[in-house]
Amino acid sequence: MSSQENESSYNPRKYRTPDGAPADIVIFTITAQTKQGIKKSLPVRELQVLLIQRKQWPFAGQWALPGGFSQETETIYESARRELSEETGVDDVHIEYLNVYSTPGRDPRGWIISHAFFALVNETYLEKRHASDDAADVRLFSVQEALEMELAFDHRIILQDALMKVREKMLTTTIAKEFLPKRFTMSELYQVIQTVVPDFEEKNFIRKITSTQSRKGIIEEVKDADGKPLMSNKYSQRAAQLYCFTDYVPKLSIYS
Amino acid sequence: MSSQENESSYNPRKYRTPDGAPADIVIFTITAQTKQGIKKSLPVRELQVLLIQRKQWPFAGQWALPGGFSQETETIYESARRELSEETGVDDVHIEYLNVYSTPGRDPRGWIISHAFFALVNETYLEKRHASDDAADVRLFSVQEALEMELAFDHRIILQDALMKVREKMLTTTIAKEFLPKRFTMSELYQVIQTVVPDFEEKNFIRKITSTQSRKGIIEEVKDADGKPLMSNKYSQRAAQLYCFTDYVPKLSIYS
DNA sequence: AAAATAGTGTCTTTAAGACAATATATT
DNA sequence: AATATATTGTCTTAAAGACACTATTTT
Repeated sequence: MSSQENESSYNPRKYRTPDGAPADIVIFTITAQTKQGIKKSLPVRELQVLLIQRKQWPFAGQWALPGGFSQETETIYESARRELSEETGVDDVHIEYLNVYSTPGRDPRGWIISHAFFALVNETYLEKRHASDDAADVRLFSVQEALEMELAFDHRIILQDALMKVREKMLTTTIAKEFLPKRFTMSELYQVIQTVVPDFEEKNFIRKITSTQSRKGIIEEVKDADGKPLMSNKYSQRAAQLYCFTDYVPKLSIYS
Repeated sequence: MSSQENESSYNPRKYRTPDGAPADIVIFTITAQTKQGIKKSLPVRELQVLLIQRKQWPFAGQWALPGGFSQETETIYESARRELSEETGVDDVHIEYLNVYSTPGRDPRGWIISHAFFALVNETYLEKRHASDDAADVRLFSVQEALEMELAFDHRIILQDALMKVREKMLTTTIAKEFLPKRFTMSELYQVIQTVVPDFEEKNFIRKITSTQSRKGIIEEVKDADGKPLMSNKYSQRAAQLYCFTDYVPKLSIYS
């Protein structure tokens, strides 16, 4: 730019400008499949991701992350929320910015800089959507399966990055709550963590969470109006204590 | 977009497209000021940020984060590295993506989506730059001071976000090494952490780091060729053991 | 000797880790 | 009664936390 520029002389057309700034959303959910035969047992859980099948050039017919171009009147974050709502009917869920993808040539339509988000959605939200969606072009895939597919654009890279991020956040924050009902048992929480982070294993898990001073406050026992503990025997013969997350934000440090 | 589109019919000019996608960089450094009078003593350290004074519309005369428009032939990350190198002469430093800033109206030049990065730079890198730079439009400010200034665009918000992020990373990763020389004493490390995170305080700091199983491996004692411990009496009458970071990446979890 | 930073000894409390044992309701 | 999950008991070892004490070299 020349140093003579001012408001009236400034002309953005002098420079090559991007051809678009879309938001793409990696929507994770955890499905729970109850075992056949046995009535009371822990379900098999699987981490899944929502993909759409593209109808248009480029990558027509291929599976891709849902998303779309952002508009001048909204932030990228608002675009992501709007696209998520438009394409899947899902609102009011935890959605977080992931990264920007700007490798030259990543989109054959031109210079298109994509902003990726990830969303964690309780399975129940997506069930509604599936019922109302008669098109065959929106589907849940297991993450493992999706990573082996030829996804459109650089969406496999985005998915890999999102998976890494969610794994990290699962262990360092309380986002597990986004996959869980308000009230849950310890084995549900444990399973959710393991579904996202397969090699997670903690001996004496319940004890550490409930009786360790420094971790106390992350979750608490649910009690009824009379102060009696609320239990659930959804998964087990012996009823298990129900817990819920508090709004305490744990702070981690490698130095303490 | 109509569903008849294909490679030959696709025309990005049909849609309103962004007017630019710059990268802005928050360059942090820690300065060390040795106390007058006393020869051997711990210096006073301060977290500082590099700002430039704008010459052109918009925000002419105001201080801003260094940065500039990204080009079609590079990733945003490469733009950030290039701008950092061009504007400050600093290469080969730790630089990390922070966030995207896209609030409508944030830039009077049009629809301009900015990508913020932060860099952690050892003071010695910037001294070179200051010597070679005779213009009065590049300067270090203490972060506290900078946050009280009227910065151009939404740069105060960006600076606030960057500070939060660096504070978090200071405690959860080994980025302290970016501010330190290869070999450092425990009090230097402790001071660097405290400079970034003012309320950091750990009793028995050395002990926890060096004799706790789970934290062993983050740093190690420096020894000479004969295996004798290397010491420094730069800051103290009694020489202190020198340490260095290993390449061990600590993993944190709220559940273990 | 005083100053300034570095580092150790020791004791108490808290938490981690292992693993056997008991509890409870269902099939 | 066998089953499946939930929870407690108990013992050992590791780490946190407090705080007084010793060490080293310059001023």
